[in-house]
Amino acid sequence: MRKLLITSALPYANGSIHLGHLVEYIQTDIWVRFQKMQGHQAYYVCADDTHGTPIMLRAEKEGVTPEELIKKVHIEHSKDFSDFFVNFDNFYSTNSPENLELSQIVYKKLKQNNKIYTKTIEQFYDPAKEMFLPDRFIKGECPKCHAKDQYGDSCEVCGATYAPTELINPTSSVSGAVPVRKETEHYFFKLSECESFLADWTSSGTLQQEAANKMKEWFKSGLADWDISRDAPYFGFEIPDAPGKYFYVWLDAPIGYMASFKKLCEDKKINFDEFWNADSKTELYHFIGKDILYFHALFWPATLEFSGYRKPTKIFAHGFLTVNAEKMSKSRGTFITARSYLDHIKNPDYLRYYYAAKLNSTMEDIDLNLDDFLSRVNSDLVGKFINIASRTSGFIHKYFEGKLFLDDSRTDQEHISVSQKCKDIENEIKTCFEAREYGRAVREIMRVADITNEYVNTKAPWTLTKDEAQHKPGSELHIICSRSLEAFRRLSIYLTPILPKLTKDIAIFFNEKEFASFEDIDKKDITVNEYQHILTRVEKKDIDMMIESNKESLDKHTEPPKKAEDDQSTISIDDFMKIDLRVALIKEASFVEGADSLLKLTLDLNDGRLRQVFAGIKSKYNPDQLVGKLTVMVANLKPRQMKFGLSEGMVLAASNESEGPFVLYPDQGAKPGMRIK
RNA sequence: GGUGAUGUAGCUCAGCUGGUUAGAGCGCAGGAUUCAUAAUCCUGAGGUCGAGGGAUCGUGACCCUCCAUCACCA
Repeated sequence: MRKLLITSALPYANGSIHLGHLVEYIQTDIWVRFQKMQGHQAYYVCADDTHGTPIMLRAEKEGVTPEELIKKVHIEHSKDFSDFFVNFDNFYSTNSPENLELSQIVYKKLKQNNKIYTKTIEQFYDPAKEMFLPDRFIKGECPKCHAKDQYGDSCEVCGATYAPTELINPTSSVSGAVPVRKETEHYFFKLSECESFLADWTSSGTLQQEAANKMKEWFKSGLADWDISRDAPYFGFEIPDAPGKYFYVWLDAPIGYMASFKKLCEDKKINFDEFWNADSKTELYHFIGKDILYFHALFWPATLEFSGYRKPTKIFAHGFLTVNAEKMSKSRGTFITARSYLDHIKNPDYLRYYYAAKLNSTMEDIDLNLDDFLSRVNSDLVGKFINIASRTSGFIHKYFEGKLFLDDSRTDQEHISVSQKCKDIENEIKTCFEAREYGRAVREIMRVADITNEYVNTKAPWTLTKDEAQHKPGSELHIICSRSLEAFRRLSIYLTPILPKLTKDIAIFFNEKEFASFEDIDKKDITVNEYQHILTRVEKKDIDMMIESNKESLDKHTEPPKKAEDDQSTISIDDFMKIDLRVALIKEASFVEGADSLLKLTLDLNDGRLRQVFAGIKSKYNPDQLVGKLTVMVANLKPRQMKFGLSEGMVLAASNESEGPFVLYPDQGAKPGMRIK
């Protein structure tokens, strides 16, 4: 039996959990559930990351103490996770006595090993607020491109990176005061001395290949020592024997993994040292986003090595989530919180399934395409998977008192082969889960679900029911339905790490409490209850409403103007002028064979050539009402290859959810080719 | 700007260390079927595998250049 300790990155206690976070928690949770089902001793711990300047300032703004703020957020986060069936053994907080103690122990060991020194540095200081300012809290004019209102570390307009001291006309975004430069003593960790250790460690199979490559890049530029202290006022842990100095949040955050586990050990009487001593034989895995690789693959193993603890067995980095192929955006309504998903879509297993179907072991980004989500969940899960139970269990219940007939000695090979195909993929499925190739596992499972549906179709059990002889146990009818339900049960067990809620309901349908392990997968004595729908389809309107309500929430509690770069509710005149709108004459219009909603239009802009455009207006217009009319088109839209041909632009039409489309016609006097501005 | 990735059918993605006519699911078209929440099954149409060079007997897969997209930059 393996002993594993598994973590997901600590969510910052400054905001809500959103669908991007959930990629990681769902990915990790699936892996942990899989390990537990295999009978290994696996613990999954996490915690809120509670320290740092942003938390301190936000608490102040809300008129509460930081402790009150993080307590409130902790309740919210805990609920979000448990509602998504992310099953932590302990979800703790970095602001805990265990973490304080461990942080101090780690720090003292590093000091004993001569890895800590102090140095006086110069930093920006807010004289009004009487605090040193992190780079993100200083704004000013970019020294390279002179864009206004840029952060202290980099320019979002030209992409330049620089020191905050290079900013022109810097101001503090905390108080608005002009920051002054001030000397202060800081504590540093000698990361530069850890280079050879880290070069070995990162290239010894602890990281994915892509991540190891990334590390080499950092080694090339040389490792700089790491500033681990911050000045008061700061919400965090005070450094021992250094009044007014606090641990930088990234020092105590990963130690929070240990602390959360320590608390679990106290509650469950687990041997903490067995997992954390330098010579530990247990396994330690961190699931993280690729953005925090630097902290987990460099700082963290180095701090562990030089404070006498074990290092991670492996670090699993994943990519980011995009929604409809774009970065999540509040203005587009795709910045979707966990809570908003639950309010509208309700069933978390849909998202778990979709993510699993797309996840692999690389650091590639994954895209939540909402149309794809809808069709994939509905056709895979409802159409083919659940359908197996829905179409055959009625017979079993009606004629055979719910009992399956699985006697191999009395059954033809032809029937047994369906069971066999399910069994054949078991090892591969397990290999895929272990290797975090969930997408491949899902494909295999669905392939066998297809085979099962084919089997039922070919055998057509419903044609047998008229024959009384078929109502006896062991009949052809009985065998067909039993074999397909056995397959269904087996596939359900494979899917359990991914779909805990759904498969629990399925277990109950099979008169079992849950599918807790792979051990009873070969069960022969199987009975079913009367089938009731255990899964409903995702509705397009629920997705639309989720998007819509996320847009609204932006309008309601308008964020401070510093979020302006996120907010695309206004555009400049230049942005508008990029769109070349023209009056166009509809020369020809025709139906498109095979298309439900499209009409093919030939448009004349009086520029010596004709353009072909496909417009989704068939529901409201006949070709002959359009020919000869003037309308408005986007003339510089990138041509798009559609199934029916090339579309070289777009015709404008108005619509809402229930009405439309209504094509736009210009007023009298407008001529083909005129620019609209 | 630097670095890392990605670019395969309308959409979402497989294609292992290069080897016969490039695959799946969804969608679409035609048919079958009615046990099942119109679900399922069969058949079919759809791709000069981002572009251009090169190495190879041979490449979607290797090398170079370019283009596009994305991410990261402590």
